[in-house]
Amino acid sequence: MIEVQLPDGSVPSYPDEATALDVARAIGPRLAAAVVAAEVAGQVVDATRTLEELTSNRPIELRLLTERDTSSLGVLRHSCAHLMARAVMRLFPNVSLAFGPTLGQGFYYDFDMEHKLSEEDFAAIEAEMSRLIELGEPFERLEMDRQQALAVCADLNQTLKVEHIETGLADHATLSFYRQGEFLDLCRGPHLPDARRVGAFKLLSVAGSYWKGDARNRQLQRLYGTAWFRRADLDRYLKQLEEAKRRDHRVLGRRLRLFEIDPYVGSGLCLWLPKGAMVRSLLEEFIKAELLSRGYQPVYSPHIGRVELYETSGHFPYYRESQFAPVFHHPAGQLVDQLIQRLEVPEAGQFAAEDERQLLQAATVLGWKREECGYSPDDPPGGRAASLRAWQQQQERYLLKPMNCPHHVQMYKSQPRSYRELPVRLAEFGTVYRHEQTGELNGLLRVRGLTQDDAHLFCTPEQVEDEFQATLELTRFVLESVGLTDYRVQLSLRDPHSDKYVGSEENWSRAEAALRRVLGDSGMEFRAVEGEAAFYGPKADFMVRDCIGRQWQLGTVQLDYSLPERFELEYIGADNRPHRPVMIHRAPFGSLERFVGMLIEHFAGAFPLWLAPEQLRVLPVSEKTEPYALQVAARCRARGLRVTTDLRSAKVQAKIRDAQLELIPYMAVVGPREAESGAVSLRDRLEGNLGAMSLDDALNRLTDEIQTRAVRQVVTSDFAALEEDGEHQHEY
RNA sequence: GCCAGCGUAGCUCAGUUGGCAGAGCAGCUGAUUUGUAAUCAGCCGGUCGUGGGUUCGAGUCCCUCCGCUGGCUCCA
Repeated sequence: MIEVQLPDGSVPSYPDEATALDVARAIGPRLAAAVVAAEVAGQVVDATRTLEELTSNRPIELRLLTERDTSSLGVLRHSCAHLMARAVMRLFPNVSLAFGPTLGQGFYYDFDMEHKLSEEDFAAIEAEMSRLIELGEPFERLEMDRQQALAVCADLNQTLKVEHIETGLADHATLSFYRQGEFLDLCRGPHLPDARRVGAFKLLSVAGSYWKGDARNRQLQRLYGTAWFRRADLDRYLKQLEEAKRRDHRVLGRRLRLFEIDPYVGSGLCLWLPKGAMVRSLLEEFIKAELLSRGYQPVYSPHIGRVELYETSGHFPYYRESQFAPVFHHPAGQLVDQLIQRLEVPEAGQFAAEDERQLLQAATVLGWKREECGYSPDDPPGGRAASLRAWQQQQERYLLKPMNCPHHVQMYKSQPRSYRELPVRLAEFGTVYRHEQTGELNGLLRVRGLTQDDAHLFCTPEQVEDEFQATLELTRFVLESVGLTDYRVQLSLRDPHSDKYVGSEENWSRAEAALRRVLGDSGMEFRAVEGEAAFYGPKADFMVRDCIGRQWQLGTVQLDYSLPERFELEYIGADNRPHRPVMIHRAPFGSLERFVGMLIEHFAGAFPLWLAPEQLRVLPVSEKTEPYALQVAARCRARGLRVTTDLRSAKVQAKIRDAQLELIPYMAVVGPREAESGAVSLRDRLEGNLGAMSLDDALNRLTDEIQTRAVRQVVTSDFAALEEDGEHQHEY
């Protein structure tokens, strides 16, 4: 007999081979029918496994998981992923299975197969899955040693699984499989007792993915789906997806005339139309006032800089792929640059001597002169590259700036610095350009020209923690001012197994410890993630939840001991000797493009009054009241309101409808009655008609709302509570 | 950059087996003078993303490029 400790404190005994399901049956048939999985000693496991094998703890701590436990959803979804894979294998030939983990709200499975999946296949796959659910076969767990496992996978022609066992699971002595009818899959589990427990599911989309997430590997097809215990939950989730779609900033941005991304101008290049520009400039003014009150000094720098600047900073070589190509003043500059790159990485382009000769000839036509350069065809490739590089460095080469920091660094260096003036805080809404991959561009959220709310703090090592702390506070204040109260921080640390980082081990450890300490003291929720740091230092990334529970990564604070080294920054300390300052890069809202894009979705286009591009629209009932409407508008404008008039010869109903659809916060309906008494009939977009009031009362109401930066229009979704972090649970 | 899907009027979308390119909204003009979510009529508006091919004939079928969407990869 084994003793089992239940959450209510009781410790009943069961036969040695008892499973969680047996325990449930002993308690009652209703519970047995409701059990989805079990938690044994803190681990979620199949309800059908023998408890005695699962832990050496005695008594065995057991919690029976039902639909009400959140971890049950993960089990359900993973089982549903198996059903989907099984259905796909029944419908299409030669399917190789890759991975099929769960996601925050659903699951996916990656397949390598000949048939190109499209949404047209969904109905058939879903129908097959429904049949499998109807069958209600159990998920049966099998364990075998490596040799058996490899033989089984090879036998099933599951080459990707074989590869995974050989590489990814090299240190596993035994492996588990789950069988359901003819379907057998290498899988860690756990799974539902049987397929009938899948209450509701839906396939959502199909997309490409790479085997093991590596772009050099073969491309797989990924099917996404979601699953729930109850139909009503699925419907609620689908409604949530609809809601997110309704808020799409690209759609709203067009409809509300906020911004335009015109392919003729260039993909990823945003045109801020007057209304969007108004929102942006209001935010900029607001942030700028905060910065000034916190000791920042505004600066401006140009949009391009010499390549040498970014060679020194390290950005140019490190991010060459994602920058716009350098601008060469010399006509042959581009050619010589190509030549250097091919000489330095000859295997990349199968570079033949004849190619080199022709390129040089072309460069000569364009004005390059061998005698200016010391180039000799008899030198080894490295030597030839070096002499060409020496020539190149005498030319003017510019880069569209990918970062603001080198400019700010040169500002710091433009005069000798004393410890007394530190910290120096240089702030700029700096526009930078990055050649993001085409597939990555997305409305305002991912663009090629973006304006960071950037600043660089130059401080003594002792000041780092205070400055970081102050940045956290600034971010907190501004986020809350726009109604974003749900946020946390991701502490991004280096990957200890990678060599892509610059700077000393000691500096990294110091920087990581400092960030961790301040975050710990701040009381803010934070999570440390390895491998997410910038190449020059650790960072704290701000993650914000919007009103429907979606998480957005906005700004960042980064510690940097590296650039001060590279640029040999100094300040004179109290000891009258030079010291090296520490730099903090910070853009707490990231880019204005992304921030405004997120705000559009958060507010569903209905900005709070203080940010609304058009705050009030005056609607005369007929042309007879036009003069009074203009008078009202003029007085509002004099009080600083952003106001327009709708003088069309339309019925007031039509004018109201249009203003409502344009999400104008307030309307002032004026007719002969109002004109006579100097009143307006105020209409609130949310509340409807507020009735007639004096113009002064209306103005006071609006200016109060503006001054308090009231946020009235955010809908809070009851769904947000259900949302989990989309963290991958990688089942094998 | 990769995989898949898509590209028809300013916007949202119809367009049959290849056979005269359409609707609603917006815009313009006129009528109407309106009281809290759409007044009526007329008009304008298209190299069917681009270039090529198949065909007597291509919005429709094939190829190329460009762009967009969903993912993947990347993200200073």
